Amino acid sequence: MVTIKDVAKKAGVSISTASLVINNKAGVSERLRAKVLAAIEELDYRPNGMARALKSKKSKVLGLIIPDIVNPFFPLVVRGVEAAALRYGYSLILGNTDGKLEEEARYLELFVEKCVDGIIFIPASNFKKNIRTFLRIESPKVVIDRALEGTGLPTVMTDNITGAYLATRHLLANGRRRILFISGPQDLQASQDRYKGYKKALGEFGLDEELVLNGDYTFDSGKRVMEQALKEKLCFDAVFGANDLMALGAMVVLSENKIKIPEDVEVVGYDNILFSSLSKPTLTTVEQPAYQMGYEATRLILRQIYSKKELSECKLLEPKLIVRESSPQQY
Amino acid sequence: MVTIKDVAKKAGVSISTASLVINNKAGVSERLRAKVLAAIEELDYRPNGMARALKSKKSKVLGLIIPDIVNPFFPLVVRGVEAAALRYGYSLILGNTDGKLEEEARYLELFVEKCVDGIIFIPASNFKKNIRTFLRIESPKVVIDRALEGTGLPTVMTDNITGAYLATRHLLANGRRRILFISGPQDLQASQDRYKGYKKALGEFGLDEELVLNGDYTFDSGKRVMEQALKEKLCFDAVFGANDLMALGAMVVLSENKIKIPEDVEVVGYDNILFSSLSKPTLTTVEQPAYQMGYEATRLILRQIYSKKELSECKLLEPKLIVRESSPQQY
DNA sequence: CTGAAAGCGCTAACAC
DNA sequence: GTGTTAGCGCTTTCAG
Repeated sequence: MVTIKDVAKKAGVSISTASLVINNKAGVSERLRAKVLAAIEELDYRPNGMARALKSKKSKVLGLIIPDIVNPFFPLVVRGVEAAALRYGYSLILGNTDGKLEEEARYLELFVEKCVDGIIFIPASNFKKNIRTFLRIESPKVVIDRALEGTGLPTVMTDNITGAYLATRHLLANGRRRILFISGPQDLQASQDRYKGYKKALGEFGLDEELVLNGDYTFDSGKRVMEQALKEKLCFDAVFGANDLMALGAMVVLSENKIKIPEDVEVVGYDNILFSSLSKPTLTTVEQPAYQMGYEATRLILRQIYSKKELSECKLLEPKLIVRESSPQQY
Repeated sequence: MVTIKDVAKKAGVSISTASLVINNKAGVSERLRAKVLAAIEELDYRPNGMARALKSKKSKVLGLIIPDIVNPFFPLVVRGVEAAALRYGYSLILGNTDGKLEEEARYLELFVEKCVDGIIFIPASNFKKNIRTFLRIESPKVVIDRALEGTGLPTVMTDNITGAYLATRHLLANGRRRILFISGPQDLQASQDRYKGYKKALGEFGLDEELVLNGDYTFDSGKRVMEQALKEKLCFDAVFGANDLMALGAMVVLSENKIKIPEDVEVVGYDNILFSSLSKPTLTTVEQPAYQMGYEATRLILRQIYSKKELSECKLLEPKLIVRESSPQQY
């Protein structure tokens, strides 16, 4: 391994002069600078990030925890985070938890050991213990997508109540009255908010009978829930899935059972993943700007790192209804 | 920040005793061990990974470069890599390049600075400069999915020739004779192999006229290529996309133009991403065990780390044809 | 401008 | 068994 010492020796200067050149700082004569640069080139020197981090107490690494990398919504978020991070010279340790709380806890610990300069957290649930662990960590923090009530943590999210309201109102305006809501994990604020939006729209149409089944945001849970609904002979003329994956899962089961979409049952999802525009019929959905959410979250982290202040900003992005074949507009 | 020094002081022992306890090593009396453990608990001490890495020259971090996190094939690979990594106490720095060579180069450099203990690389192309940079890096290396001819690098991949051969033969056995092949980036070994498999099958059926258009593995390129094919009034009765995303893109355009699948044109993809089983019609495809590939690659890396030897093993996994509605079996 | 030297938190000889 | 100490590679005072 080539160290700064080797560079200094080769260039015939002291270590500190070499350091100044390496870090592009002023106070070195052109002559020596050139010599050092030449030595670096010749030896193919790369500064040792570990040593730098140890000394400067800045690792230039960010930690990102996501619940499910297989859900196409999250890769987009990751891409946004990464783009912003790389741009500002940070790299990313990825922690995919597959929704498991132990893994989540483990990554949180790991991030502390790895001395990440900031953590972007998309919790898999509202599990108090992990949230508490997270709060205790001193590095800058941002939460994406899931409001952690009352923590004052900087957050980037869309207005889930409005999004779900838009979706439900659309179905109601289409004349549907028995709307089955497939919820996400119940303890997530985002899930609760989408439920609230659903209820709010029902309320406006004078409906108070709700129709709710619980999923967990996976494709399989969407299928499972729909199979259950059919077996129980639930009566419904529309389905609103709390995310596209579940809505897509429900659609598959519906089709298998020769139930026509949208004639017999209209379907709406949430997220606008690529495949919601590819299914047959294409899926009406509520768009969330995933890439942008990741990007903004990272900027929020970076701002905290640079300002050395904890922010408690909440960046609320607007969801947008995208009407497609699974529930064509009738009004 | 709590350091080992604080722990030692609190426990009333020396630093080295504390270190022994922290690292779970023998040679400490039960009495002192308990004291140290108590101190750790009380102070909520976490070892500083930077310092450890600097001293031990092991960062316990792996670097992973993927070309496109939005292609659902890669999240599965990532998940496999991550599962294996976490299991053995490693974390993962993710580098998504969006197919850009500069980003690829940047991540390679970054990994060296970050002192990753190993690199798993899925190159976006056969770009020599980056490959050379990669080869120069001293850490253990593994390549996934893309054979780098003649480098002797340990590799995990499926047999792309066979996979493509299987797909093409299936279409031929179904009676199709004018099969349009939508290739991946031409300079990728994997792409070339899939092309070879396509040619091989054609050859066996005494066909030598090929029908090839170039895509870049993205959904949009699949659409673009198919639009072009239709505009040029190309005559074909089947499409074989070098990955599912492009095949799906082609299907969308086909449908838009009222061309019936599979009646008018049969379609086959490659990868078996989740959504190939959700499209209408569902997409025949060649399965690649993405998760397993990631997992195996990580194990290969880990073995190199532990054995301190460079391996040059090539783990070849078998692809499998999955026949679905877009080209139902007729033979 | 340039160089000597202290020390970041930790591990691992090496003494006792 | 336990403690002392020398670095790992780097940045950063502080003298000169």
